[in-house]
Amino acid sequence: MSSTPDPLRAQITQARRTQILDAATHVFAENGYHRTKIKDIAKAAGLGTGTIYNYFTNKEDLLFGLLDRLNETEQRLPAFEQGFEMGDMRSFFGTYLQHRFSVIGESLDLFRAALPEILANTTLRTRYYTTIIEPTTQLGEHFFQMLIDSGHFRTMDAQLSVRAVASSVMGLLVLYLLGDTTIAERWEDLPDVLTTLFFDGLSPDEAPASG
Amino acid sequence: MSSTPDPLRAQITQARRTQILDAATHVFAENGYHRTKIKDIAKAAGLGTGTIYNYFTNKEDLLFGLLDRLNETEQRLPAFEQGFEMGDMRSFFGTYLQHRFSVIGESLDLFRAALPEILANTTLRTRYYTTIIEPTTQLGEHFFQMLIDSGHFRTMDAQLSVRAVASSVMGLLVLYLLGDTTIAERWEDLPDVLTTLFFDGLSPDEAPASG
Amino acid sequence: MSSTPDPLRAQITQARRTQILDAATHVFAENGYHRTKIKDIAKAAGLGTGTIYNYFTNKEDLLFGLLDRLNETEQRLPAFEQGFEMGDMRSFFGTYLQHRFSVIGESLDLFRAALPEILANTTLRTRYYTTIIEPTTQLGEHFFQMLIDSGHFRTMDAQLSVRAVASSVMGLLVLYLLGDTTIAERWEDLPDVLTTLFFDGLSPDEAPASG
Amino acid sequence: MSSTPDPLRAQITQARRTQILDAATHVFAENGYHRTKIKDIAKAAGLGTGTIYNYFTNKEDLLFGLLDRLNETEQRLPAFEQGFEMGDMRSFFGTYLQHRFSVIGESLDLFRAALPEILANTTLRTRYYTTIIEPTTQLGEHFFQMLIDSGHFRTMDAQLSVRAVASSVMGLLVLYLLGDTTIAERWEDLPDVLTTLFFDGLSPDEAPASG
DNA sequence: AATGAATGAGTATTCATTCAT
DNA sequence: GATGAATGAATACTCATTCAT
Repeated sequence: MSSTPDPLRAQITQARRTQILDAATHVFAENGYHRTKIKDIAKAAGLGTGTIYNYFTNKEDLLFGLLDRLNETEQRLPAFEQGFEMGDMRSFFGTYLQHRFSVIGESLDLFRAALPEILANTTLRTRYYTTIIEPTTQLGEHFFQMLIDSGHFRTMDAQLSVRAVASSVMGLLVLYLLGDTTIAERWEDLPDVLTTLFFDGLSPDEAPASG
Repeated sequence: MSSTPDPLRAQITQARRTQILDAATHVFAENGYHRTKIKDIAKAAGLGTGTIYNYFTNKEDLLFGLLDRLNETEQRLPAFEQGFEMGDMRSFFGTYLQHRFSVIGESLDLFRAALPEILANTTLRTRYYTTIIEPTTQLGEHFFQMLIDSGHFRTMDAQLSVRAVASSVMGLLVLYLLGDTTIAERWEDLPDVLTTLFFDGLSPDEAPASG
Repeated sequence: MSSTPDPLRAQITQARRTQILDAATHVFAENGYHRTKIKDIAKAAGLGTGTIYNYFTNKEDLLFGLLDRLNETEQRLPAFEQGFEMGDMRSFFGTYLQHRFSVIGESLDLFRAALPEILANTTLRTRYYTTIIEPTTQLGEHFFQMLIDSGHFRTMDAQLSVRAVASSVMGLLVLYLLGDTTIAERWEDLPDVLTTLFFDGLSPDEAPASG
Repeated sequence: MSSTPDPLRAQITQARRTQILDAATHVFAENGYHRTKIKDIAKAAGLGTGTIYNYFTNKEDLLFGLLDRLNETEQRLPAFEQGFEMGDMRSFFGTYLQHRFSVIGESLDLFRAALPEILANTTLRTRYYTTIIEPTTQLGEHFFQMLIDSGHFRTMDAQLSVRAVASSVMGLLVLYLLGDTTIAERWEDLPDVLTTLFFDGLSPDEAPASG
């Protein structure tokens, strides 16, 4: 009967999925994955229980849906290459971090909902690592190596250094999620703090890195 | 009947608790908290199901037991004051990180088992933050402030800086748990990398990062 | 609005019912009543889910529809009286069985679909027994009694004998449905075998079974 | 710890299984397999819901348990060979049928519970056919062939004849289950009726089979 | 203290049925 | 009439916890 691709129908379906994922993000973030019942999500989405299953195979599939959103979020990151052309690494680094902290800040609920399960669930963990962490890390490695080779960065282990820098962001997110109020209140100050730390170092100016 | 303190009995009890926590750590790390059944833990401990309940009130109490172990682990950290007397901040920092990475490395199973639930469970999270994160952070703050005031560290925001530094460790742990093989294979190289980053910075010496 | 009888409309409706029952017979026979979803039947009929409900009140009503078909099938049986006039009981019996086996053979899917539920569902069972089994059995009883009284059949218990004969057919059907391949492959030979058994007996002619 | 085979424990387990199967037979026979909830069976057995699952993997496994009982029941059948030695086929046949009808009569609830599902469920059907019907049929075939070869039975198709005879029993059981009150009330008269039919035939004595 | 059989509250998932389009 | 998205009642099954032995 309906052999038309029917873009309208597809759009409605997509809207429902979004509606459900919004509700799920909220409820998962509030109570955690396991304490959340499908009924809760349905109620939060203003839908019947069964309707959820018209759009997601099962509860775990909902989590995958959240992961995909994290993925999309990360896609919005600016390419590293832009920075390379800028020449001024310090200010690029600062801008880049500002962007990242801003994006992460918007998705805190998403992280609070998904991260515990990502850590606990092997399938989810592998998927998250492969689709998000690994590509980003590799991109970062190349970028660091490029900067080292071109003399913009000091000679160092690119693989580990890029992970250390990335980890400081991840770690601050985790500390936030663990309930650190200082980090929560001063989230937008952190990019500058990190920039200072990584470019100026802990030591005062008469020491190595000059101001 | 016997109201005697009976230190032997207490020791046996403690040994059983340790035996059970060892098993729990292993099985939780393997399958995650929720996928693990009390029966699994009992089997891994070579005990009957009911016996677990003679030593732990319920499943969640087992998690608290794991937390207490993390706590004990952290207690073994060297006092910051020692470093202050050393004078050479860079080498103290390196030594301190080496110790921390070593301790964390030994407790990876413990973290893998407990962290997801710490993030997901409000009670656990609060307890972990209050008993471990917060005291350590405050100690670190004081230490940083002391170093700043004494001119050993540059003038900066002690509260945020100490969190940034601590976060880089926490973040590397999380990246490890997420499955990053590079970090796993070169775990013992990380203290040096972090020390270099935080003391020498990203920029090369002859071309100091301009302000 | 339109209170006209409208025979055309009625005919279309009847056609749709038939179309749906055909699909239902097939799918029920394939997967059994409970494993079959209305959606499956709709798909098999090339219709939408909701459409089924325009022609049948509910899923059970579909089964009743199948029963009615069995009923119609049985109505096509030749009247017993014809045989009585024939005089030759043996050949009438053979012809009658041939007809029955042929009719049953055509409706195997129908039986496979309906019989399990007829046995399991009291309402269905009563209806099947009352509308099909009982009338047929009573007709058979009268016929047997008539033949006994007229000396065509030996003196025997008509009630039980007619049930025994009818049961052999029913039993062969059940054995077929249970998966007996011999019966399946040689279905059309069975009328003769039964005729021989019931008229010539198991014992050889020259050595009649002694009482 | 307990490396003993522990026959007592095994006996208790077996008793519980029997207790549950008794309850299941009853409740399934009453309401049919699908309308019966595990809770119903548990209640009928005087146990908790979960206890059922300590003895049977799932609801279907309970049905298999019932099948095994049918199997055991059938095992109690006397060997055909005994009859062969008796010489008098007619009386052996009568005795054999009496035994079968008696055994079946005792297990009517079992059949009422299991037969609909055996017919509807492919796995169950195959298992029932392979373990019960097929071996019995083959044994019967050999026996019939033996009797034919030895002149005790007339020359006929052993494969089909034995199925026809067996079917008459199966068919009477089905007719019983369908609600035929005559068969129910006169169940114990049926062996004689069948014996007369199969040995003396329908026709009066001046016809083929002599009395 | 140790055990493991018994328990039943708790929940993800299914699917017959409805009804707005 | 036809449709299929939405619905929510219904239920098999799990597993933390208890307790008699």
